[in-house]
Amino acid sequence: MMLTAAEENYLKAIYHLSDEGRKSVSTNDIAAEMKTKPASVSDMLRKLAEKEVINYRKYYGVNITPEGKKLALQTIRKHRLWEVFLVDKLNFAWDEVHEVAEELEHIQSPLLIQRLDAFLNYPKFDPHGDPIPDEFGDVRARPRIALNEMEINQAGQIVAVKDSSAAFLRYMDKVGAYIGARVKILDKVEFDGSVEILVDQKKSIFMSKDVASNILAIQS
Amino acid sequence: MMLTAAEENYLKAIYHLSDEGRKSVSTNDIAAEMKTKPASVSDMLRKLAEKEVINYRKYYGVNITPEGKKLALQTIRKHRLWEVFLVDKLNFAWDEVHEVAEELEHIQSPLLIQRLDAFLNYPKFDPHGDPIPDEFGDVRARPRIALNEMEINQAGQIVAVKDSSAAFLRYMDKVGAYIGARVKILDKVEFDGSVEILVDQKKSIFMSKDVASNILAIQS
DNA sequence: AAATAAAATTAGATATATCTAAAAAATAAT
DNA sequence: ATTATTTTTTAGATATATCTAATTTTATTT
Ligand SMILES: [Mn+2]
Ligand SMILES: [Mn+2]
Ligand SMILES: [Mn+2]
Ligand SMILES: [Mn+2]
Repeated sequence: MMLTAAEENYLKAIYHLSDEGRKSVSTNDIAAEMKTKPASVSDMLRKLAEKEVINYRKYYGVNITPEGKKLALQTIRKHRLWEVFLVDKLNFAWDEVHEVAEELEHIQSPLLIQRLDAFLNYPKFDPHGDPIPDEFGDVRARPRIALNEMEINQAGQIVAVKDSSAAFLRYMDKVGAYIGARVKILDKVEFDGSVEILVDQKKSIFMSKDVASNILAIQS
Repeated sequence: MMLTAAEENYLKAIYHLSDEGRKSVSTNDIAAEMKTKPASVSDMLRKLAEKEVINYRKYYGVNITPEGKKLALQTIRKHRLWEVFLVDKLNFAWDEVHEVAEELEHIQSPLLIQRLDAFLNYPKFDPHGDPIPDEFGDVRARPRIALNEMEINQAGQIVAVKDSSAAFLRYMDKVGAYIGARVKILDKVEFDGSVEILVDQKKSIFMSKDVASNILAIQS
């Protein structure tokens, strides 16, 4: 099975939306995610259904097939490996890698990815803490909790961000929150859900519920 | 100026053909180089002329403009830097890099190329001995001579191959000829132009005129 | 159950990139 | 100088990917 770059992008979007627990994914959701128009999505869904990477019932949304999931995970694997390369080897900041990886993920060469993986020493997570699927599409998910859902006095370690937008990542940099940082919940404001966090046993930072919900940690 | 991947490929082909000394480049030559049909070339020439990267007089072939040359050299720079990356960092063989570099060269990110160049330690030549243009499109050419044009008993060092096809490169590997090898012309057969070469002061190899003409050396 | 609103699809355009077959122009041969 | 050959261009198709506007279908209100 051979997909075009556009098809890979759509399939990845459908995979990500499916992964959020929805039973089926709507045309409008895909259009929003892809920043295209619903009419374009309808056209693409017909093509993806023909290639049997999604199940598509007109007017009722789509589900990704096992074959489609495998292909989506292959693209995601490439995307995340390239992100690791850009950060670890080319000294990109973690808020500068997404757009470039969005292009690099479409390069067609199994050998390239196999060698890149080895060169990077088989990384398990990308710079945003997202897991890198193995070559068979297997992802080992860690149990993660958003900071706003942790209890007061509970400690943990930041392992990922839910929002990988440059704006959010730069905010993280600004307040000194980073993947790997040890955190402890100092206070939770009941009124608006904002939280106060102790980072690395020395720095205290306030953040809104919205921000806290986009920072994921493992509890310790 | 923003070119599509296809436009970049055509422009590169036109640059390479121009570089062989022709005053102007013909539609058929471009079609042969690009492995497309002359009809497709005509279409593309109109577009490239509109973008002012070539001068095009219908039925009389094309010349690349200074702006076009600059853009072609930028693509060539990217192609060759990626080839160095693949060989030096990912342990690709020199006959395995061309196809992948042909895709990678179209990734649009000035920062990526700047960082890649630094990461590779500002290489001046690609794995086939071809010079890597600097970011302004300047290429410093070395005087090179094909092995079949050297005199008997003359010594030199292989610095590049004219033919970078996988088949030719594998032949080079097979007979033990490589970029950097010290060579001396032992004999030249007048009848068919074939030559006998001493490699690294120990190994003698015979090669046809055709092969010898595709191996470039600097004389010492 | 009708009417209204929202969501999704289709119809018809535009843009890119390619092809085959036919026509036109330039070049070579008689 | 015609004629023949080669080269190049144009005309008309096909395929991908996107859009706007119109239509159809589903979902929500009254
Ligand atoms: Mn992409
Ligand atoms: Mn990421
Ligand atoms: Mn290319
Ligand atoms: Mn090369």
